[in-house]
Amino acid sequence: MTRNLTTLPLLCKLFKSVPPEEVEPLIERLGASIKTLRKGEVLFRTGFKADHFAIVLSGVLAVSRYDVNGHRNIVEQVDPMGTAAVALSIAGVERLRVSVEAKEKTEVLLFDVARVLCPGRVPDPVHLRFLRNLTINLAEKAVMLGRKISILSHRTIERRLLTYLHGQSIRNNSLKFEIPFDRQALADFLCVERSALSAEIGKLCKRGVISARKNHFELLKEVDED
Amino acid sequence: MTRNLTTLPLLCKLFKSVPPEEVEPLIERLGASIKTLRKGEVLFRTGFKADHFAIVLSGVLAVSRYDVNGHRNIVEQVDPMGTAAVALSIAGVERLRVSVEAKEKTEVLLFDVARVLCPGRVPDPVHLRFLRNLTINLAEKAVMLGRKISILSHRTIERRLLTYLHGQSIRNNSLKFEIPFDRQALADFLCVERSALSAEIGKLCKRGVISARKNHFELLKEVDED
DNA sequence: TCTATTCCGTTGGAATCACAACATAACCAA
DNA sequence: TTGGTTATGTTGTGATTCCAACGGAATAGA
Repeated sequence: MTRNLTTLPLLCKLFKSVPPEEVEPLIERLGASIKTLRKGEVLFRTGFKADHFAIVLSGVLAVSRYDVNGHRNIVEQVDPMGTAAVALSIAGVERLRVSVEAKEKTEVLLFDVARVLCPGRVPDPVHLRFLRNLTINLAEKAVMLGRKISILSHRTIERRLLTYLHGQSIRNNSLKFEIPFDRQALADFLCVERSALSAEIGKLCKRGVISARKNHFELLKEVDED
Repeated sequence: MTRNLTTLPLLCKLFKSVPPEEVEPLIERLGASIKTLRKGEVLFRTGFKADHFAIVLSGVLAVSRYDVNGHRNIVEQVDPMGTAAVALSIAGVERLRVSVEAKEKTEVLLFDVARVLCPGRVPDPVHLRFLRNLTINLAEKAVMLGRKISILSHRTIERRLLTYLHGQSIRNNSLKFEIPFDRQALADFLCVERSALSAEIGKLCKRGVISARKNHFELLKEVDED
């Protein structure tokens, strides 16, 4: 193994609290392997099963979905230290509806799900720590996805936006907060048009419901319409 | 403990493959407790933290979300052997945005997350089996939520419907299949109006894209528009 | 300063949807 | 059969959104 992996505990949530000197032995025991993908190379293919999951060490993975017409649509981008196909591989999905491929030359660390979950054996404490991190990671992902659904289940831009802002307000424990998106990214997240979003933000400001300057938002009054 | 819990392995996915005679000892060791909720009683309250999760033994739980206006909106209903707040408690969400309450008199089995995850100790094999089930359960949930998002991220009823049907077709490995929804439930799932959905189904039939009779659907041609 | 670029807001027309109201069909029970 | 209930399809209108095109503001680089 040519790469220094002892920094993983600091950078990758799955290795949190794993002693640096235990990283390589753990990886060894799990039979994980480093694979280098050429640009455009497919790691997990639509229609097949993923019995591994990946941690990106360098480069970028793109998670794409093929719609009814067979057209590709990038769902998610996985940067270094991010993970790919964790839920899909653990859930044992038989026929993937997404494909995972390298946007550029990419190094990944591949884990065999069967060995990670190690059915039938009692894992050592370090392995156990890894498993716990995995579980917590999945729980956090489920919570995030649930929140996104609660936004997308609203039909108007106004409601989606207010639901999102309300959530951010709770998260920051304040009526004033900044969001991690510019307008285009926010529109993408809410699954609406950027221009229509801008227009809606303008209306809400004019009505005195919110105040918005660039990334900075403020909730001005409890919405009482409806 | 007055209740017979030895049937749990057959009925509840979290206890799958746990030997029936090991159920009660495991529950004992985890310090899980049975709680009976009166109708309307709140189990997990919006704004607070859930450091337990629940398995419903009898009765029904309602997971509700309070929108920007404070109005309640039922997100999910948990029937017997279903679980509530698994992801939320494991993710350690500090301020819940949903509340969980009993729709009728309800018995739940409550698990303390800290003791289930048992940080710092190596669990016994039965406990380990339980943890694995928990992890797989979370992974399956994340996959389901991801699929729902892929549907809701489409903006038209037609696209949402076709995406859903396409997924069902893959799941059943056939162009002919039945769906587990009536029209109203399908509309709720797709987050659209029932009547508009009916109209759209009609159009797709007329255009020869699909065939639909009650629950039975068939994909007739690869959609090539766009 | 000048220019190019990116980000953001605005506008108008076309497409789509929500909503309500009604029509039809299927089903069940009295 | 009759009546009631539920599931589903149809229609029309108003509201909302998409989409494309444009203009202005802010920013960065030469």
